[in-house]
Amino acid sequence: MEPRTKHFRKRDAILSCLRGTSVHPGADWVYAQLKPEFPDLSLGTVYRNLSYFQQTGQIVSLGTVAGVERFDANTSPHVHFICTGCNAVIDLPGMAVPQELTESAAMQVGGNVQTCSLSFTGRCKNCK
Amino acid sequence: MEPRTKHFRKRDAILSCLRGTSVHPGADWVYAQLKPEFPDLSLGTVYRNLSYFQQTGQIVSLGTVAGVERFDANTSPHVHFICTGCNAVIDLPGMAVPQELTESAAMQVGGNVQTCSLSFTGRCKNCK
DNA sequence: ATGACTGCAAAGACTTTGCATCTTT
DNA sequence: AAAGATGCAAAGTCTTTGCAGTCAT
Repeated sequence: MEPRTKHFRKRDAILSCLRGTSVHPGADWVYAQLKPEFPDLSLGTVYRNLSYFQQTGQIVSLGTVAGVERFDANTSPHVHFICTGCNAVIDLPGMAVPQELTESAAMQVGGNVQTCSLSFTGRCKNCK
Repeated sequence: MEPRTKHFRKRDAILSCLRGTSVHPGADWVYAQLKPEFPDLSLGTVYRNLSYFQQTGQIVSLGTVAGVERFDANTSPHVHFICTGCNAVIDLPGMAVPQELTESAAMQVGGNVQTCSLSFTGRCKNCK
């Protein structure tokens, strides 16, 4: 018997769900995704665990798109494209914010720079 | 007599308020700022006008910080620093996203890239 | 027993919207 | 009269939270 597996089934499922998708979902998407497998899953649990994973650094918030907060299990810094038509959030691999910019920012601010985020918006191939 | 001045007094005040500050405020801040001068100002009017100015391209949304949407009357692309301590949004002048990155993004997406946003987060001088 | 996770529903925060009113043309 | 802007309050959306119940140690 594996107690941990049972006790954390939903928590684990939520993290797996995030890790297994590239849609950078919001809470409602995760909920809808897992509801069939866990009929008694509650939206509060999804929110609580998203918050938990964020605190433990296992996921990252990408900010809100069309009113809903979106998350990413890929915590390494990378660039996103956000479609204003369908609200899709798409990874742009191979792009990075130049190191000089980050250093320049730290210099100007005179504080601690922890993260940086670069995103483009526009209309994706389908919505164009 | 200048009818337009009177009729659009509040609208004009809201835009002036945004143009005259560097705090990149949210609706509530604008409301609090103008309430003394316009005691009958309504929060709905602030929201409606922010939305209006956004549609007409006179202001830009910077996304939400700590749950509230923040706006900027400076619509030219520039870089921001967001303090996770006091939620301040600070301009970082003299920094720009390299043109190559934007081109590269457009190429990868295969769609229209309209805007780009680069922001750093961390703790500002005071909150550090 | 104790600490941790969850469902459920209520509460909360921010934003939008409907309707009546007032202003300008 | 017609079009547009606003106050007010209700409604809406997304998120958080309190409480009781459950599970593992």
